Amino acid sequence: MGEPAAKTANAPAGTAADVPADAPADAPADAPQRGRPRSHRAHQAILAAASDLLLNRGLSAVSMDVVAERAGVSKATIYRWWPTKESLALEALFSEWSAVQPAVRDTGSLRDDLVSLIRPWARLVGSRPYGAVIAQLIAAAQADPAFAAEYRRRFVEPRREAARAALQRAEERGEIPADVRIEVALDLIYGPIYHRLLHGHEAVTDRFVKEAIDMALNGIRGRSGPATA
Amino acid sequence: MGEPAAKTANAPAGTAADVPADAPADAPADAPQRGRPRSHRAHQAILAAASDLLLNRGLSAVSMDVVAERAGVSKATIYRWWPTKESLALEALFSEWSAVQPAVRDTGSLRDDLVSLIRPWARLVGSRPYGAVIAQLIAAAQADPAFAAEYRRRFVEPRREAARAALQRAEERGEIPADVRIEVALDLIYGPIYHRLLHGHEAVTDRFVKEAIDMALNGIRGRSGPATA
DNA sequence: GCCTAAACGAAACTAGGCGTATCGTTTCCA
DNA sequence: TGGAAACGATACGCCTAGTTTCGTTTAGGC
Repeated sequence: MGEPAAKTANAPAGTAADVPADAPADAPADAPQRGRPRSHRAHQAILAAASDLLLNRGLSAVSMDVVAERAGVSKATIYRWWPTKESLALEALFSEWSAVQPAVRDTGSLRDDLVSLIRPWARLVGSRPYGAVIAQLIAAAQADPAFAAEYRRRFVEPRREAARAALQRAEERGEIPADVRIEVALDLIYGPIYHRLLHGHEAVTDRFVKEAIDMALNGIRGRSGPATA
Repeated sequence: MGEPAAKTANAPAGTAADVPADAPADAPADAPQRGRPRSHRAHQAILAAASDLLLNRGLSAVSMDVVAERAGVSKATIYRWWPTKESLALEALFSEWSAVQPAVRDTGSLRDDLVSLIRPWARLVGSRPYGAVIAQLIAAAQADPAFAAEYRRRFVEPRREAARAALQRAEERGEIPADVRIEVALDLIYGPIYHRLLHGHEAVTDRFVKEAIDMALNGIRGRSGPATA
């Protein structure tokens, strides 16, 4: 059990897609199954238990002992699928967020693109203590660069990518200047929301989201921007 | 020892100013000292050890056992001054940041006010792994509302207060509209920097800080803003 | 000098939790 | 049936935050 990913033919879900891998990772696709098959039931039960604990009580409540007990599995089973507690938590959070993927809508207006992209997400993260969860995952990321990269790959970059595309479309439409620093603009759009989410000095309300987006858009457009729709 | 703050006449430094309290907290100012006096040497040694560990290796390296050993004190002594490991770390970080307090300068120009306020701070937080430290403290704050409030009181609110004052001066000068949502503007100014600091997707460079401030200012001014100085 | 009080360092202790190891059982294929 | 891989149950090792105990130290008052 010393090195699950190296010893087992089936890679843990954390390194594969959301669906547990059935076929041996390094074997031909038609190779016969060797040994007992992995249990999807166990996999789902573990994720469900972890999600419940994570979102209702925070990362510190996601104790591997407690998850194992609630899921009706052994700890060794958990470690066959996920290398660390944090990667399990990351997967659990991601499965919750999958329901609200970045909506890629081309409304013809940058403001509407961004509002339709960001408001559902802001509502989601404001609906439960996601701020706390994210803070705890970000903290865990500080000690593990690979985990940090995975966190960004799953949670940060997809949202930036969608907003980046919206900004590029707006640039092509002449709605924003051609020399806008896109990456800075993305920070201006997402930064305020994350700031409130993580520091908790004020609430992330619908009103705040709209105001922050409008203010950020004013800044992105500069003085050569078109009139507000 | 069960409840240091309640049992000892001298309040721990965490609840007082930076200077250790010598006089009994609840006794008249001229009441005679009872018992052995607290050791300033121990207090400083603890803070120094904690700071060193925190800033060079992160919060997880601030083990109370290790701090005690390095400071040449017992763990019980640490707990006489600070109720938890996190509060010690918070104090350690604050003592580091004391060197760069928000510079309240009235330059007559909002942009210059903000740049002079934010650039030294951004340089400081970018100079060492403060992002990691902050992330870890924010995570700790999720489980302890009192700690979260203290964190905000010491690290977030003073900087916002200084920028708030600059914005209000600018409003009086007619440099920004009178109806600007100041708290949203503050999020627009600080949010992007914190975003990069905590998520690490991009670096917090001098150039970034200036561009982010300029872009935020454009947004704050809206279309009725005056020309850039 | 003695008494009382409070703080000290040294050391032991408790409890929780991450991650590992072991073993008998189960589920597959050849 | 044999071999392989996964399973659950259980025990284990280690680490660390926080607590407790005890003899010693440092003060003021009498």
